[in-house]
Amino acid sequence: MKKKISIFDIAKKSGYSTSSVSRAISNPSSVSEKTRNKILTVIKQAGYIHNSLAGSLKSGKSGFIIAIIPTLRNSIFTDYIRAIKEQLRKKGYQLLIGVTDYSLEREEEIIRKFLSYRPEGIIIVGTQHTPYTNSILLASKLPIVETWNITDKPLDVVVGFSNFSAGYQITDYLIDLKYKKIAFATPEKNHMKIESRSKRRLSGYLSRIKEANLKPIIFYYSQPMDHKKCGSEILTQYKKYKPKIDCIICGSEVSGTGFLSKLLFNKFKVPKNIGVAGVGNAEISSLIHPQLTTIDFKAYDIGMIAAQNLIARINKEKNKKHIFDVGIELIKGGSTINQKN
Amino acid sequence: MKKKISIFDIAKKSGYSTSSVSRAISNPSSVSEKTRNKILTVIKQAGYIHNSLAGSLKSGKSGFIIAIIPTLRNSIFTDYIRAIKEQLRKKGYQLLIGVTDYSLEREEEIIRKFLSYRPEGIIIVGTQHTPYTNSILLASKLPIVETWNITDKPLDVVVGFSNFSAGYQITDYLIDLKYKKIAFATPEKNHMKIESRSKRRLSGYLSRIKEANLKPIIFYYSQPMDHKKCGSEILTQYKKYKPKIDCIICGSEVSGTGFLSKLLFNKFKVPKNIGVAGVGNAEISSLIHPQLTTIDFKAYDIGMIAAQNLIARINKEKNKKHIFDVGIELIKGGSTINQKN
DNA sequence: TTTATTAATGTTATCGTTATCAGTTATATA
DNA sequence: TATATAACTGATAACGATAACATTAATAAA
Repeated sequence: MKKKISIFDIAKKSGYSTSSVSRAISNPSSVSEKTRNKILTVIKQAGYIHNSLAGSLKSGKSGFIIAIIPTLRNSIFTDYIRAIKEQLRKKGYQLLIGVTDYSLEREEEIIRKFLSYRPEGIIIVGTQHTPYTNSILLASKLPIVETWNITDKPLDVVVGFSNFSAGYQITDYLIDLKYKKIAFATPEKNHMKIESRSKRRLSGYLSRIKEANLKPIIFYYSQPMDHKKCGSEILTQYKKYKPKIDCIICGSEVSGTGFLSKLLFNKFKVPKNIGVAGVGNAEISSLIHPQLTTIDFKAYDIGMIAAQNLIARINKEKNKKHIFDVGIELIKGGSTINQKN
Repeated sequence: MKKKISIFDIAKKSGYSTSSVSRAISNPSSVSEKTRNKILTVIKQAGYIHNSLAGSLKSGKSGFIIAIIPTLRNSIFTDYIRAIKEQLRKKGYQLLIGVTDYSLEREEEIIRKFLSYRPEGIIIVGTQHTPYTNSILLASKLPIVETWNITDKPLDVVVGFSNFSAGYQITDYLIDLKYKKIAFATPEKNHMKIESRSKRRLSGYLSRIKEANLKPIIFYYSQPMDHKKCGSEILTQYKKYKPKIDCIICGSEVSGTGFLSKLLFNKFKVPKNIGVAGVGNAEISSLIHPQLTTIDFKAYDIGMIAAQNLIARINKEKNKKHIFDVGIELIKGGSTINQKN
């Protein structure tokens, strides 16, 4: 069994002290060129690999950032993670990703575990946490960026958009298109984190519907993660409902594409017989023909801004702004009529 | 500034030694129930959070596993990661994810960096690496599982499927359906890692075409990551090609769904005017109407088996099997005719 | 030339755990 | 009861780096 090579061995072989070796690795400009070259050569030929665990322990800087997301099964979150990763990479941070499956208890468990890696910052989807999660987050004194939906009182910083506006705007657009019987499909109550965001979207819908003196119609689905199941559940309710519905807004990107797909496979004419809209945009929404009318959340932007902000806070750059609204964008697809008659 | 709480403080407050505290945390059954309860209570009320960096340094077990994937922009790899994460979570390992963007140089860089976290194992997509990557992987003496495409001589273990078979089988199916002019779309040469896998798929196609005495027709695309660009590029070549082509096999899931989508948006009748097939299956392939005829790679299974195997090797369970072929599955979609006339 | 200043290096203690070994107490066996 | 064995617990020395301070060499200023 070959003994592991440490900074000490490199020091001996190169004729320098461990300090110089350490410096040559983590702050190359602080040693002379000659020294640096010599040390780096020895390192290479010895096959030495730096031990970040030891380094982080002593320096108190782990270089870890933790990101908590609800699921990997949605491109919206992988876009978001991709943006975060790109920003962190530039600055040499390493991302630890936790997946909660939309469970606040799981979130708590993950955060507790991840805190043991002494991260330097936290980016988390959602603004709703268990009391214990809130307390350990606060106690950790770490820079925290909450994301996705804007709240008035973030733990520290929040980057996101208004789910209420999303619901409101899509409804507004459909009313503008002269749809009269507009239903809204939303997840059942037992999906906590989803619920909080969905509830706001629903409120936006209800608010606009009320302003227009239309009748609110609400459908529910129980499998918010599964395109096809969502689609089937909504289809069933749509077929049962009398008088006939004009247009259905699906409360998420998954349900929107799932329902649209389901309709097409069942030979419904979209948008001729029925209009479909979503709230949330994934790549898939624009590949299905007709393209889904929906609201784009700019997942990538949220991730990017969140990461940039987190890094700024780690570097103690004071920024009084705590709420970043990246806005939303209406995507006018072919899944709804496009002439205003 | 409040000083950080260490195991030492817990020892003092609870009246036990640091050893007992450490044991109560990482091997609870090794202390008496009374001791354990007392210590755990003190830990909780003091808000102490274990420092894994220090623990890992001393114990030599970091609990980290590294996974290297080409991209996050493809649900096939996020399914794979999800499977890995689920397995690792059960055993208390933590995943570090590296994204190469299909660059072997980037892969090398990531591995070097990640090795500094002293991972206990490595799961990597692909069997083709730079010489330096190969050498550090081997020198690390870590359990390594390569995945995705089967090779005869893995570094250690490989879990995947035969890309040749994938190309062969899809071609075989189309020939069976009586298609006569079957083209194959493949990425341009400048995509190294993709190329190696795509090349094998192409070989499978060529092999079966030759057996059937048909004429091979090859199309190229330059943006293998982008559904729409792939789709456009293939469409252009298809429209130009004379005599008219029967059916096009797109060499990846991205190009397959991208091209199918492009055709639909351009009012082509699929499969009436033109058949489309893919190699690789993502959720999206089954949401587009008609559904894409393609080959499913069982990404989730690959991840699961790879992780299980890695864990077994970390635990020194000897297993003589080094090559795991999870197979592939033909998905008969509506994007190709389905009567054999 | 002498002194002041800066750059480059070295020495040492320490980060917060856990492994190892030693000691103690409890339990089982003869 | 005496002894062997098992179950706990404790003291101490690492793990492998870096921060802080001390020292020396190189350069600039007087």
